[in-house]
Amino acid sequence: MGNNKEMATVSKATIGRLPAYHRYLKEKQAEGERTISSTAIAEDLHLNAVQVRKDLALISSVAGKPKLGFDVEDLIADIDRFLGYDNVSDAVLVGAGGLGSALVGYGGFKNYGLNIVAAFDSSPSLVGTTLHGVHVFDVGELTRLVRRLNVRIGILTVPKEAAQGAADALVSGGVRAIWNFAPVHLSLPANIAVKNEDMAASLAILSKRLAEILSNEK
Amino acid sequence: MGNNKEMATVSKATIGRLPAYHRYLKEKQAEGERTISSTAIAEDLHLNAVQVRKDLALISSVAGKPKLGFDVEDLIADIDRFLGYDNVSDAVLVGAGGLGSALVGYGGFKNYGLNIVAAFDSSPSLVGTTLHGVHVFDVGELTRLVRRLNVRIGILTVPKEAAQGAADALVSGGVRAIWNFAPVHLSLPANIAVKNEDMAASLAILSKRLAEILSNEK
DNA sequence: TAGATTGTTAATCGATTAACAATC
DNA sequence: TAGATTGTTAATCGATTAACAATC
Repeated sequence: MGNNKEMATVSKATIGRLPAYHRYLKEKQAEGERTISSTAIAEDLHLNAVQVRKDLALISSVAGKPKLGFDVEDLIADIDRFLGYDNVSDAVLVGAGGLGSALVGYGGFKNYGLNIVAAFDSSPSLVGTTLHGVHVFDVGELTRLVRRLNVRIGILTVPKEAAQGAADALVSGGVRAIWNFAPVHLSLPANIAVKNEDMAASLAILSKRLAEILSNEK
Repeated sequence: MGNNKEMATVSKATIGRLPAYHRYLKEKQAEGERTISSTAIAEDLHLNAVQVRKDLALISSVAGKPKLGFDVEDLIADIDRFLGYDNVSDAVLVGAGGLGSALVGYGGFKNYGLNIVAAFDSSPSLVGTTLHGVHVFDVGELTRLVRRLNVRIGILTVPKEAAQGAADALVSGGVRAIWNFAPVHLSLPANIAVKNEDMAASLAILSKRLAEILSNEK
């Protein structure tokens, strides 16, 4: 039902920029701005103004006005709707160690449409405890509980040796999207969405850029 | 001195894939494999074989052999050298909260050429403590200590309100690369390398892909 | 009105993939 | 030798940027 063509037509690159626009617009709104130009957004976010206009046109229902720019409130509402920020989904987290605990503790994910309803771990010292209000279950119960809770999103923060097994357990329980923080390539069915948070890749890009900058100075 | 043309010519996309090749090759090496074909790598990592060959050609000193493939050990050494994994750099971390503590605790960064030598926080309850062997200093000492330690890389895991100030303090101390986990756009001089770890962007991409998959099933 | 800003078409840029001869 | 695999050139694909008429 309705407009789901948008999902196919909006590129990953554009989707990735939308949260930054959203944060920026919220900030401007808090400062009392009612309208904003693509030129201003582009300048502040170090983007190209045409790119900003194209991105916004893809997800927005209202057009910008020459000379005035875009209505801040409308844009925020459009991004909220497009990214599902107004429609929170449940998720479970597997691996209640340092990173997992930090993600649960962050809490801000609710603003991004994600609600962590349960955590899992294999360590007896963690099972049964509560992490920032989220109960930690034994990983043996993962598949069963995920199925019962009807959860579609799993966050993987386990050591790499445990990642594939945990991913399989999530999928068995009916999870269809996995946010993977473990440094491993997961083998999963094609109809499962996977997003790898590859810290090593980020670090590699950063350190090569640093090396380039330093070498240009000599 | 030497071959620094490589830095400019290897694309960010390629650099981002290198850590995955590295992990994969280490795994194969542990399994006793001496050689590997681009076809095999591509299949296992869900990439295109030509892309794999092009990536490897950019950073490798030794050619692959028709019928045999590439020498695993040589490739690992080449990636080690190219990404600086054999040449650890010091870094400081600002923000010793949940995420910061998790990153320090991970410890695995040393394998990726990064050594966290000090942490900073503004909370009196954290200052003076030790985080997985790393001392937590008062953020007021940040600039001075960074300068004294001659550190070039800073990791930002502070709340977003504190991010710009902390980034400025890092730069004042001589830091030239910032790995930013705070959900804000930092305004910094052009000759500072910044890598934003935008969790909201990743989550947006994942959840749109999930929505797409689910809508295709109906 | 004049000019800042929009939306769109065309040009450019960069990265991925296909095709294929060379070769171990 | 035959065939799997390489390295490279050409084609394609997708995303970014430039140019510019429309308009508030």
